[in-house]
Amino acid sequence: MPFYEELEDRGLVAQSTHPEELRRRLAAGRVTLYTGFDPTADSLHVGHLIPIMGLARAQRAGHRPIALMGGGTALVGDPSGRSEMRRMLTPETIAANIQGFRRQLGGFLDFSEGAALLVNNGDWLGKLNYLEMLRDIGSHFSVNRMLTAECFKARLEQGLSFLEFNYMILQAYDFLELYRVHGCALQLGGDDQWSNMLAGTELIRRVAGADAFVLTYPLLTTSDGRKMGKTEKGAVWLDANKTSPYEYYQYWRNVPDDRVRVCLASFTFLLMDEVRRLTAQAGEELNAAKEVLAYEATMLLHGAAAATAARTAARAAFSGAGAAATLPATEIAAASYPEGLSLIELLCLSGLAPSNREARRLVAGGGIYINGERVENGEAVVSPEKLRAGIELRKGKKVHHRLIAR
RNA sequence: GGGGAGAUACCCAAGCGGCCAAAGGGGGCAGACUGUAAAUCUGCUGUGUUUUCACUUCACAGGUUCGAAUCCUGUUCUCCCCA
Repeated sequence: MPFYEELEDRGLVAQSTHPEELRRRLAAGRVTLYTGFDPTADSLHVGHLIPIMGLARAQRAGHRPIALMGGGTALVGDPSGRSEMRRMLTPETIAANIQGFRRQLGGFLDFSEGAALLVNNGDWLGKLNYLEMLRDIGSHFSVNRMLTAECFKARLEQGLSFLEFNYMILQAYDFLELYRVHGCALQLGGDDQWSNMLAGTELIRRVAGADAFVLTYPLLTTSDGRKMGKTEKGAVWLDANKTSPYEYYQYWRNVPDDRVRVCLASFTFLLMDEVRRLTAQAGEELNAAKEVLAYEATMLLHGAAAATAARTAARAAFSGAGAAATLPATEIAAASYPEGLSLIELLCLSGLAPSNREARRLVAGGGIYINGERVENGEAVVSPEKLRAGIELRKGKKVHHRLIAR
């Protein structure tokens, strides 16, 4: 199925420019297309997954994807994190982040022999000369028109710095640069980027006299309208050291019923017929579909072995079959605790509670179990013998953790 | 450049000398109910192994006071109006 049709079938098209012509172009032959990523953290997270999968789908459909690293824009701060202070990252940090991104993207995209490209806008934005920029690019932008853009409307009431105002222009310039150097004709991105992306097509039309296209993905939200990809621990990372394969599996295993279909469509390569079949059932039957979602998503990121292990561990943990050796585990040195450890200490050591106080709160609330039995007294001491044998700690219904002394 | 308003915990937002670790809402966590779902109800939600006690916190640095999130001075930042 051609790329555009596939995205449509999966419900991944929020808006696009000249849909019919774009559809034709994408069906007619190889198109070079891109999505930008801001290297503001040392790992990508679940929120990046739709665009990443989008590039991967494009490549599978025979197109050439470009992953644009916003190394230049990250240097001056990220305006989208509006509530927090704009972080100004050091060049070293940004370079390291880009390396991390490249590694992670390599699992989804084939970068060999120019089948996909990874570029950094720092390479060209850093060389720009202000006066030339004003003359060649700035003259093509109407401030009046920019101000009518949806993305600035809210900011006009909250306050908008010149820097933030310029993001649209920088992003448009990126598109133009990619068009000139790589013949890139399509930008993909989240629907919140629509106006910024449109600015790029207009700039290309004015400067190069050519048509370029943009296509946006719908913003995925939870059923109550919040952004997906967050848990109590914050973002769900693609880096296995930040979010373990088991946690990653569980994240997908636990998506709300009404998101299962859209998640399968967005985050797996399963054919839509299969997705529709899996989600035809309602109620408890959907659990099977959630398992498929969790397995597929984990496999794509961490490989089949890790996905199988996560599934096995999860099934064991939730069937009450006792502590599976595959659960997330903490090892402690037996010699350091000759007296044993109190439950409170165990919770902190295992990371189930961030502080003693929080550990007490959980125990007081009846949410802590050792080997499946609720423990009411946080001061209860677990003997060194038991620790050596290994215990299964559980927080609430879903968070299982194994702790063993060596 | 001039004038005005403001900065409170994860977010929004009350408080304007003691009864403030700080109302309310959201979010989050836990309990009940369930299907590892949703909705609903309940509890908790700065830190501390002295837990009707102690310590740290209301932009930052000082000051007044027996006592400050609240008053004063300076600094930084944000917004609004005028130029």
